Order: sequence, then structure tokens, then C-alpha cells
Amino acid sequence: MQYNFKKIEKKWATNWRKQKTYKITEDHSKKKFYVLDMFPYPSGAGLHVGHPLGYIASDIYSRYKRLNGFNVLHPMGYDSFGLPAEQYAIQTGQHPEITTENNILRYREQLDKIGFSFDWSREIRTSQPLYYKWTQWIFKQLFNSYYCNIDNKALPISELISEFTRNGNAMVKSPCDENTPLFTAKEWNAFDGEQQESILLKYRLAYLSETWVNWCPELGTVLANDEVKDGLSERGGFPVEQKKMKQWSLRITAYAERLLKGLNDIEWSDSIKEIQKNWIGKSKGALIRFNIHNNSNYIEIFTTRPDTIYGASFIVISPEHPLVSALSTKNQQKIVSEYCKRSTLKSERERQANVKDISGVFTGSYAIHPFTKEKIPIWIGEYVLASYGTGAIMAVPCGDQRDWEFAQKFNLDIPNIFKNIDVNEKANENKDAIIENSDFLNGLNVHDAILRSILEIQKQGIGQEKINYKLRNAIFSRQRYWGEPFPIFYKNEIPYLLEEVDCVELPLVNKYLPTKTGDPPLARAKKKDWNIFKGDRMEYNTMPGWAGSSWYFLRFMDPKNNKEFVAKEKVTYWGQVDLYIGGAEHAVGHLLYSRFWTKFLFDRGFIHFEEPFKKLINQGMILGRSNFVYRINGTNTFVSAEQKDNYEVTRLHVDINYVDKDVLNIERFKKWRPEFENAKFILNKTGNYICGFEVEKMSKSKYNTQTPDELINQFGADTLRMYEMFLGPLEQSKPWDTKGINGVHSFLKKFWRLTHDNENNFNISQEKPSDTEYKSLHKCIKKITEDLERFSFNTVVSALMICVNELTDLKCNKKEIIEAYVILLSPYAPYISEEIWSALGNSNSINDATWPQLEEKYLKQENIKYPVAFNGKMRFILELPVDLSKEEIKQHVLEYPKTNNYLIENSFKKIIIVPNKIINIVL
RNA sequence: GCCCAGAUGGCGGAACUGGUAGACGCGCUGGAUUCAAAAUCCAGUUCUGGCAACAGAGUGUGGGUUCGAUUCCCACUCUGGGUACCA
Repeated sequence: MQYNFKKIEKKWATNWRKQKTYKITEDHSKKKFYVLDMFPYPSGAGLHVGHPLGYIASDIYSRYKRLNGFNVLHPMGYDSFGLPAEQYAIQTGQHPEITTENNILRYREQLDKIGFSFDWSREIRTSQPLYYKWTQWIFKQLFNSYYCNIDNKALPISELISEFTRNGNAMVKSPCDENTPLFTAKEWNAFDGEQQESILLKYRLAYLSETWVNWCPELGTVLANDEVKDGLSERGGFPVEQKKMKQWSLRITAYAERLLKGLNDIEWSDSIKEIQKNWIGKSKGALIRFNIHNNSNYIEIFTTRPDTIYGASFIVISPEHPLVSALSTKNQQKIVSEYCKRSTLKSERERQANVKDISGVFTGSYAIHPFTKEKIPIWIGEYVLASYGTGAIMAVPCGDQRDWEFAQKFNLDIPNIFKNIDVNEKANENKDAIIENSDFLNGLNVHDAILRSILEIQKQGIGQEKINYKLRNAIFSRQRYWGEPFPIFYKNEIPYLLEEVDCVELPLVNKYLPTKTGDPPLARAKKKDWNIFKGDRMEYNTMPGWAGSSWYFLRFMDPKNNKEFVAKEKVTYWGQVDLYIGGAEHAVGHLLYSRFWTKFLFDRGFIHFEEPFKKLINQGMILGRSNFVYRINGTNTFVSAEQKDNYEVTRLHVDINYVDKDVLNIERFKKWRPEFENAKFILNKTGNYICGFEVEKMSKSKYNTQTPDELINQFGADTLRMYEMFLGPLEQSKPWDTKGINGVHSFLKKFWRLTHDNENNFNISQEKPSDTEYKSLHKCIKKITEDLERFSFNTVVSALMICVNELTDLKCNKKEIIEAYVILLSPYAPYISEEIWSALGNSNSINDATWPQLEEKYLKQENIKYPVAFNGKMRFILELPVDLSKEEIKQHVLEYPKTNNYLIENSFKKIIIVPNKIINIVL
């Protein structure tokens, strides 16, 4: 083997480690540049080929920036709290920390092989107390803050307390719980400590609230949406229901407007901004109160179309609405409670997907239309969600398709309020209509009618204008073991913040399961098991996965600091992340929460910028081929794919390592999980269990991952890096396929041969390069520099190949050319580049070289090859001097003999000449 | 349902602001080298017809704008991803 990548890669990996080539410090003489990858969760399956895709791109960019004189921060760490380690702990009893540690070791080994320029001295792990101490610290700041709508920022809670002491809460304009009472200063001062605490909790940015969760009674635990399949738990196939639970939440909605506006200041793709915009979901409308016939309660609804109020012919409330039982009349009570119970068995997701199945029940009660004073029926319907608006709507069947279908199905009135529009076949959702049959709104267009109706609603005191956001406050507790404990203790079930600066460490427990009474696993810890214990008990919940990842980019600047979450001078130097690369699946989770925390830390003066990630690139997914097994519902029997349609089945992913050409290895499958040990199988005619398949996202949860290890072994890291980039545009998703990899590998071999003779001796010429050779190089410099600036990583590989092909044809092994070329190659293939750089006699690392400068003089052309088209169809190429005028070009073309072949009777209508581009003759 | 993205040869893709469609690589075909293989090199390779010159068709489908459309506009189909029924 001439190009011995194994030897070369080992040699330079060792050398770089010894020389600390990638260690970075705050060097104020250079401009900083911060390149970050989305944190990996170290899963047991190891790194799959989809992970490094983004890391390779960011590594290439980091190296490119460094060669251009920037001080580049390019760190890596682990988001090491998470469900899989906990599941493994439940199954085996092994502490998740051990599993996590093992997985990290494996990840690190894999990452090291790929030749990344990470500064590993800055590694962080969210599950280490040194790190999560500061996650808890941020939670404390959130707990100790409220949002002031007058200053439009978060302020310390102490300011709110002094306002309460002076004036009560009448003048306070702050987001708070809906049930917050009004009180005077006198009343406030008379409250006891516990009463004051419970009031303050309604204002804090971190607060307790009742929220719905997926509860699985059989497993005695709360499940993530991901763990629920068709209303059954993925593990075991048990029924799942919706249950209310007291949980910590973060008042992210206070930041809704700023999160929306901030999108203008960042360089993210339009699509991801659009997704966040839709998620925040700002809409203007009105709150309107409907009184109830013979009942002292009232229903408040939110609508974006108050102009259609005369078209409202019934009210629909969600099955979770607090007035459901109060509104159900005696003879309706039974079907109402049955309907609501059925609804709690469904996830919101299911209710949402099932649009065609319209369902609902009548409560038996009537609301009074605020303008017509007519009685309109109140219904309960799944299509109304408790979590949006007020959980109740006024149904306008002539103007909303879902209301229209609901009315059709249950035979309710469809009054028409649109002039000259037929609503017998479908609702009119078009906003160009003129309103009629609507008293004071008659003759107005939609826009004017909205304004007029709000005026009237406010005048009559039955409602008000309201800006509504779809964004909900973020639930911040998980009933899990493997997460950050809260720095919270309880006295009389009122939560208090721990004042200790020390970290509340995860206590040891005897089992990682919930208790018999349904409390989270931490409830198993005895007083002595906690390093800090106060009050009656500590908080049993832990923080969600996104807690640690919402601020980790700050910690990389100062990973070992035990005095502060990050030192001021470090955050001042490094500032925002300049380039952030990661998957689009985090579009609204991680990316929104990080923005929220960054704004909060900014408000409280801890950092000087408001947006965490200046430029964001979403890498496309690498798709893999998944396999499925089919479990017959309510049993532990699996049926082969051909016969699955004869049964009611749940489709489950199966690890592709247990499947060969879609045939399941039953023995290995049984050993996979304890619950499969006694599984039974219905086989096909040939006695095999055939799995289903699908091409979808490569992901640990789909068990369809493929690791890069074998490829590195066979071709080397340089080849893998180039191949992953060569696969296609970074942002596009693409199926994983290794069949093209040897093309990239031969390219590196070809480059090696260019600089080595037949005996594999390094062979370079000191001669001055020719103009053609310079031209080839500078064409390459131009193309690569431009492509990297626009993050077109795949086309750079082609450019590198073209240059080597040209130099090979020219038999050019001249030092000046090769030395520049190897710098261009080094971000992609750092090992071979460093080897040749060193062989060229350089004593420093190629990482400290300077990016070659483009010299336009080598690219000058004397002639242009013009494509000559007739009616837009290219017919032939005509080579002409570059500096001709349009008129001269025209003459040359018309005199050219071939031209006449295409003219009809020697004439044409028009000639279009675009200098240096094209000539088009219109016939 | 809703939101976002995508569709170009046998395959991955290129064509950056409307200007030669298919760069680069894989695969395939033929040839050179070799006892043979690997490796390497040379030639060809969108489809149809033709020995060729050349002609016709062609960027998911149907329309439109333009001298000229993979690129812009309208309608649709399919695929992937996300999802908390946007009242």
C-alpha cells in the first residue's frame, strides 16, 4: 500500500495530542470565532454515521477560519442526562452514571478517530455536579425573578415584593397565573409567610402548576409522547391515560414577543424562523364572555374573528374545560362523563390526527348570545383543545370548516352572515367577504368589521381585545431519576429555594422506578442519602433533558469555573456562537429554550448579548433503513409481516443488527429485552419471521443506525470526512450508502501519487510553475474559498478533485503549487495534508499555515467560448476575444458560416448578446 | 389536519443573481497493463433514431411569464421530517 493512511493518521493523532495543537486560549490579539455543534447524547449504540456529518462540516469550517487567522473556539461535550441510560438502569439495576461513563468513552474513541480539532480540555458533561450546579443556579435565578411588562424584562423578585409592600398588586403589569387575586398593600402585609410565598409563586418565572401528562397506571409511571404508540405504552403495550400533575413550569410565554422579534436579528434559515414563528403563534383577536341560561357561570371564548359573532350558533368547550360538570344537565351527565373519559385516553396528538372523525356531545345547557340574546347550545368537542386560548370557542359554522362539519354532523344551525356567498356546501374561510345579517356590522368588510366588533364588545363590557400566543409555558419537571435535581425543598407542601451555593447532588436510590404511590424515583431517597436536606422533604422531580442544553454554549467558554457559571471576561471575549450546526429536529425545542434562557440571563445582566446563535445551519438527516416487528395487541405474540393485516397489531422498531435481509434472528431478539424473552412468533410459510421495513431518519430510537468505525478502518478518517461531505448538500437529507466511498479514496491515492514516485519516495520539484499550473491552482483557490464562505461543503470536494486531475495531467509536482494546494485540502483531509506539509519541510503544523491568497492575474482569459443559441436552443460554440463590443460580437456571429444553417431565409427577428455569457438569435 | 422541506441520468449529486442541463464521483461498457487478480491508466456513457454528421425529446405533473426557465409565478401529485386541532 502506497498511501498508508493507518500509519499517517496514527502518527499525527499522537503528535497533535502531544503538541496540544487544538488547545485554545483567549488571545486578544486575534479576532475570535466560535463554532459549535449540537451536543450529542451519548447513547449505547455509539456514534452513527449521521452524527459526524455536522461535526465534520463544522470542523472543516473551524479549520478554514483558523487558517484565515481567527482564534477559533470549537469545543465538544455531552448532554449526558437522558432516558435510555435510565431505562437501562431500570432493567439491570446498574447506576446510569456507569452506563453513561461507558458510553462516553466509546463516543470519545469514535470521535478521536475522525480527526476533529476539538479542544478537549474544555469538555463538559451535563450530568456532572460541576456542571449541573450551575444549571441549578440558573433555575434559582429564574425562581427569584419575575417579568415586568413595563420595563419589558425580567427583574429580581425582591423588587416585586417591595412593590407589594408599598402598593399591593393593582399596578403590577406582569405575567402571572390566571387565578391570582387582587390585594392591597395592607392585605399583603397582613399575609403570613406561607400566604406570601404562594402569591409570589404565581409571578415567579419558575413556578408550580397543574399540567396533563401521559400516565400509564400499569407501569406506574409517566411516559414521554415518544413512548406511547396508538394509545398504548411502547413497552408492554399497556393503556395510557391523561392525568393532571403538579409540576414546575417556566414562564417562557412572558418572552413570546421578544422571541418573535429576535428572529430578525439572527442568520437562520427562513424555514426554521418560520417554524419558530408558527410555534409562538401570535394572533390578534378578542375575548368574549357568554352568559349561561339559568346558570351563574359564564364561558369566556377567544376568537380571531369577532366580526363573525352574528354567525355564532353554538359554543364548543374542550372535554377538560373546568365547567364541564357544572354545565351538564341531569339527563346528559352520563354521556358527557363517558365522552370526557374516552377523551382522556387519547393523546392530543391522536385527537389532532383524527380530523375526519368528528365527535362531540351536548351538555344540555345553553349560552346567551351577547348581542342577539338568543339561546345557543353548548357542546363538548375533542377538536377544541384545553391548552389553546380559553379552551372554549364560539362556533361559526358558516365561516370555519371544522365548525361547519360539526354543525352538519349534529344538525345544528348554520346561519349565513356573508353577502352573496353560498355556505350550503362548505364554510367560507375567505377574508374578502362583506358581512350581512349582523346588525351594526352589516355592509362592512372583514377588516373593518373586526375593529368595529371589538369596539362594541368593549363598550358593552362583554369582552376585550386580546393578543393570544399559541406558545405555552414550558413544563420543567420530569418524574425521572437521571436528571438534575431541583434546589428546592418543601415545608407544608410549599416549595422553598435552597440558599446553599452548593450543588444538590443526585441521591442514591435502591431502584430507579417510581414508588408504589406513584411518586418519582427520588422519593425513594432517605434523608441521609441527600447531600443537602431541608424542610419536610426535597423536590422529587428532576429537570428535563433540555435544561442542561439550554446554556451549555456559555459553559464551554469557562468549563472548570467553580465560582461562577462563566467568568465575565471570558463571555465578553467569546460572545455569541458565530456558527451553530445541528439537526432541524431541534427547531422548536432546544433552539427556542436556549434563546429564552439567553434573553433571561441578558435581562439579569449576566451576559451582554440576547441571542445565543448568530448563524445557524441545519444539517439534513442521514436516512437509514429500519425494520419492524408486529405485536398482536394485548399479547406478547409477534406476527410475520405478510400476515400482519389479519390481526390488530402495534408496529415496533427492531434493531437492524438482529435482522438479516429482513429475516429476524429470533434468538437474539428474545435476548434484546426481558419482556421479549417469552415472546411467541407466528412465522411465514418458509418458517421465517419477516420484518417490515421503511427508509426513515437514522436514529437510536429507530434502531437503524450504522457506525463509522468499519469505514475508518477500511479507508481512513480523511476518506470518511471527504465522503460524508461529498454525499450532497449539508442541509439536505440523504440516504446512507457507502458505495461511492472508494471514489473519494482513489482521489486521495491519486494526490499521494502526484507527490511520490513509484518507489513511494516523496518526490517534489523546486521548479517555477507554469501559467497553466498557476491557473489550475488559483481556479481552485477561488472556487473553494467562495464555496466555503457559502457553506457549500460538497462542491469543494469536486473542486479539489478537479485540481488534482489537472495537476496529474500536467504532471505537476512543483513545490509552490503543492504547498498551497495542501493547505486547501487540509480542512477536509487534515491527516494526509499534515503529512505532506511536513514532508515539504515545514516544521510547524499545517493548522498554523495561512490560507492561500487568490491572484486574479492567473485567471485572466483572452477568449470566451460563446454558446450560440437559436430561439434559446444551443447549436454551437463560437470562441471570441474577451474584449469585443456587442456590435463586434454581432458581426462575428453573423459572419460565421455555421450561423447561416440555422437562419430562415437569411433573416432573424432579434439578436440578444449577453457579454461573457451567451448569444441568442431569435428567429 | 397543520407547519417545514424536497423531487434533475442506472445511483449520489452540479448548474451561486433567469443564460451551454447533467460538473465531480459511483456504476456500467470496451480497451491497455498482468500468468491471473487487486491496483492503475485510456476511451465511451441522459434517452430515442443514426456508422456518423446530426435531429428530436428531456430537470415530479399541468399551465403561465420571458428572446431564453432546473431557477420566477399559479394549480396539482408524490416523498421525507416535525407536530401542541392556531378557533
